Parts: sequence; structure tokens; C-alpha cells
Amino acid sequence: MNHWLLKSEPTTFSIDDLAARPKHTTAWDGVRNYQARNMLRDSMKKGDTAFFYHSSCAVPGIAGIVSVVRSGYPDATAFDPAHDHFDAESKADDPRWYVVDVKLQRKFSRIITLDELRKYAATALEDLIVLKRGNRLSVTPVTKTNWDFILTLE
DNA sequence: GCCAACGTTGGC
DNA sequence: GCCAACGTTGGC
Repeated sequence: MNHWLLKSEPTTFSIDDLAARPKHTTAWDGVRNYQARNMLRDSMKKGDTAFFYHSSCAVPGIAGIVSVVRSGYPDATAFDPAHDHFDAESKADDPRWYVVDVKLQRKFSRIITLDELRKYAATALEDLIVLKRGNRLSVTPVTKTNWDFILTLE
């Protein structure tokens, strides 16, 4: 079982939005970056868990935990011309973009802030990709060691 | 709103 | 295949 970190802008889709979905579940759609796509398509498996990270907001940080309930399958929003994430180059018989389904496992009692995570950027969390300068990937792997450490911060 | 960092595009 | 231009991300 592997661990991940998924970024979302809370004004677009927050952890509370996920909590409001039927079965607390959603397709993680709209990812339009090849590296992130590869992880959604090839690496994230049912039973994996991921931190739900709020980005581009007043208090960026980790808001809770989701689990992968369905592994990679084509992103239907890429096929819909009316959708913001439409991509004419992604064809049903040769899909370019993928999603996984995630289910809310637990919302943290508080946000574990980026500021707080940064305190450990040179020590316990030196491998955490989201702390690296210029990082923009919206889907990143998290080592078990980092995962367990972050859980102790709540 | 600014801007650094990075990915993608397209001319050559 | 190089690389400049451009668009996007995301913290501040």
C-alpha cells in the first residue's frame, strides 16, 4: 500500500466539498499534467491513501486523508466539450487523461499547515516533494516514513 | 497582484 | 532536437 499527496484549491474543491459528495467519494478529475497523469493511471492503487492538500489559499496545508477506492480509468471530463477540462486531443479510444476515485477517510481536527511542514524540510521531511522549491505537481508520492511522521503532527 | 519556477508549444 | 515564448501554478 502506497501513500500520496493530492493538491486541490479549496475554492474549487475542498475537503468539505468531498465530505458533501454521495458516499464521500469523487473522481479526482481535471489533472492535466503528464507526470501526475502517469501516477493516476499507473501507480495509484485501490487501498492506497493520500493526504488532501489545500493549495493557493490563505492557509495552505494538509486537511485530511482520502483512500483510493478505484484505480486509474479515463477522465470523462476531457471528452465533454462543455466542460472546463475538455481536451479535444483526448479520444475515447485513446484517452490522454486519467482519474482515480477517492473517498474521504478522515478530515483532520485542524489543517497541518505548510508553514509547520516546512519546519522539518531539512530533517524528518526532507523527502517530501511538496516542500521542494518550485514544485507544482498536483499528485506526488509520499514515503511511509514521511506519512507516519506527518500523522504525528496533528 | 506579483513573480519565481516549471511545463508545453512551436518555429527553426 | 534546441530553445524562446508563453501559460500555469502556487506561495506570498
